[in-house]
Amino acid sequence: MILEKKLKEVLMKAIETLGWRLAEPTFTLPKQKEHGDLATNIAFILAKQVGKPPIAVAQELVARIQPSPSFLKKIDVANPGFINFHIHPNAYFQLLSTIFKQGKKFGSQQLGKGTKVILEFVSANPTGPLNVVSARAAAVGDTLANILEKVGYKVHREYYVNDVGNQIDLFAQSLLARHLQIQGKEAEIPQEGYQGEYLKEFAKKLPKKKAFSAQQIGQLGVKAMVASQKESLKNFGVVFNKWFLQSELLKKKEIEKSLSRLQKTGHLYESEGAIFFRSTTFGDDKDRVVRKQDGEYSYFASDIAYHNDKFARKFNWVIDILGPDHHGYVSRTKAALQALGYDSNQLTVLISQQVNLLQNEVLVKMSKRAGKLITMDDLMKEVGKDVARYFFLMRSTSSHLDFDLELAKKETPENPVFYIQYAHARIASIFRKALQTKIKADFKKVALELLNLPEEGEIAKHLLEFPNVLAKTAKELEPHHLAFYVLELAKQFQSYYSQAKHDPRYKVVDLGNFETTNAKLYLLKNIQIVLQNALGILGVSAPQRMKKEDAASTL
RNA sequence: GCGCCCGUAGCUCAGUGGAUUAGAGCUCCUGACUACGGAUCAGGAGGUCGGAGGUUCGAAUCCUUCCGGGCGCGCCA
Repeated sequence: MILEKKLKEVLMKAIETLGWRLAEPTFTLPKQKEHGDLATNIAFILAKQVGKPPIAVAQELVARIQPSPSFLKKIDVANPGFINFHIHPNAYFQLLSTIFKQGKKFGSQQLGKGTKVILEFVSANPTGPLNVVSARAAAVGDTLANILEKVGYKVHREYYVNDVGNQIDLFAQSLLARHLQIQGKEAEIPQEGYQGEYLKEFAKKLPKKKAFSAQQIGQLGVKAMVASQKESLKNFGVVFNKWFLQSELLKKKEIEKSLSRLQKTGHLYESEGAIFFRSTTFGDDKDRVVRKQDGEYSYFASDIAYHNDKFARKFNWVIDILGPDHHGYVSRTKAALQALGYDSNQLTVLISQQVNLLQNEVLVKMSKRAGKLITMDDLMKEVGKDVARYFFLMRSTSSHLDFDLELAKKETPENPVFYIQYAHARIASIFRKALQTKIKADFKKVALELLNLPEEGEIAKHLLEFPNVLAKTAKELEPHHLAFYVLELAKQFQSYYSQAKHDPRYKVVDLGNFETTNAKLYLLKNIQIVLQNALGILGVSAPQRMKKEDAASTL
């Protein structure tokens, strides 16, 4: 925030005046009100250098802060050495104009400086519908992409389609078996094949008489699965820039090219009829096969080629979001990149952890083999896009997630999505009310001094934190910070608003007092802007009114 | 056995660039509101931050080790 920046300058100047070695102060938002609005631990950092206890350092520093910036109400030094700054609420209210003026753009930053990022996520096999783990990865990946774009990166969203290999062969054979069965012929799904109902459904749609080869029918199947995954993701608000086919790498001989580069630099060797990549050179547990005994390339070989391709496309930063079962690939992929001469630090791998669906506090068991699995489409039908996305985003990505289906369906404040959306709808409702009462808000001139309730200052302060939250979320690649932030904002508003019931000063629309009404509406407008921006990034809608069954009939 | 994730209130989880009295929601208890600007708000109870060592003036946060839970360890993808 801008106030932090100014405080930092003031402090650095004070440090300089005292002849101390420069250190950059950082600020925290104190939990306790008595500790002011911003606090710094700079005195602790300087203590060693100066050779005095932190409390003394703090006192000396504070004495040198002059002239004290006008937005400061008070500076305290607290044991054992904190400097607590109390900021004049009016400073916050004045800064609201940045939110109002920037509108949808509020929160945008240039941290990324236009760096090209490729974000690969979901990348599930095209052998069936997407499950809830993919859904989580989709929510996380898409939101991270939104955030990175917001803070100044140029983001490319990509889905890698494993459309060749063993699994695809099994898939093809399974589909062919279903096709034959439908025509009353003897056919069995292979041992490790795909048993799911969806293959039956798809097989029914195929021309009956036709005699397909496994390869032909497999291609049709893959095409259909990709199309259906694309559709599911679109309904979830996720659209990719590119669906990258593994088969393309084969066609273009990309695997051969990558491997021959590794060959030339001596990173490959042959053993027992297979070709290995010596990944242990770069810290992997064991060397990995790139060409199998049967002469086929391993999955890993194409993954090397794929990552090589990403770097060749001049992305400065490559982010992969993998499922929990793929974490073993991190070290070998990084090893391969190093062997190819790239900086493996330009690859960031995030693991999107598993999802436990809970129904009545009982884990919903899923078994792929028995064909009993809950798909992403099922989940969306059950709880809706908004709730699903938010629930996936409210936990840190690396943590296992308990998804409470009961809670997800509730339309009560216990459900955070409902609560947040209701805050937004409530503000919209207040504006409708204001219009009805013929109050015409004028935000060109707002009497900020009429915003004088403590909660109003707190809200303004929190609104102005939004860019910081985005920056933190982008830096840590952890969307849950944003999910928590927006929930907190909704809480603040709901609490503030409710006080009107027993305290008339909290009433927003007051016919007898246009100036106050106008100022409060202005604050509300800014809350609404931030709610919309935050929800937009999360991929959750910000409704103008909450729909309820009995209200629907009036339309 | 090795690797990754996790262990914070009864439950689900924030907080882990060390720092002022460890936070929130749910549950439980108490109290306000009788409202279409609706489908709430306020307060209270509740924690040896898995255990033990260590670094530090100061550790939920960093290091070591142990315990517990989940997942993964194919020439499948």
